Amino acid sequence: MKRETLNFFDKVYEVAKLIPYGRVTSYGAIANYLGAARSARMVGYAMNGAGGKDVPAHRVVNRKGLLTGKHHFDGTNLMQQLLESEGVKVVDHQIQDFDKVFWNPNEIE
DNA sequence: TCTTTGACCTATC
DNA sequence: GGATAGGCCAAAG
Repeated sequence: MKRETLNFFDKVYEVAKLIPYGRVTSYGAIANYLGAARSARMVGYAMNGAGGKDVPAHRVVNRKGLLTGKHHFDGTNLMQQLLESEGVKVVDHQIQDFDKVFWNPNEIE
């Protein structure tokens, strides 16, 4: 640990924290922003350590808008309720109007 | 140091 | 158009 590798995780955490309220993003988008478009899996993997951090992992979903990582949260519909609480419509662990609530990290400038 | 796994994505059948 | 298989990169064991 304690290497530049943490930079990757840290970047993921930063981007995840930069996600505005009522807005969601995808692992691939973050990976692409980090320059590791093919490492989208690592983005989600990084979220493994985001559990104890203030990283809103519930705002990060896969490209289909499906809450695949909800299984890693509380183990129930906690992730879904969090999104709904932010105004994001979620049905059956799937985000509705994903194209509207989708937030691209590249738009931050 | 090598191997396995992993909250994915893309291409192909 | 839907389902299956493979690949990519990085971290943990």
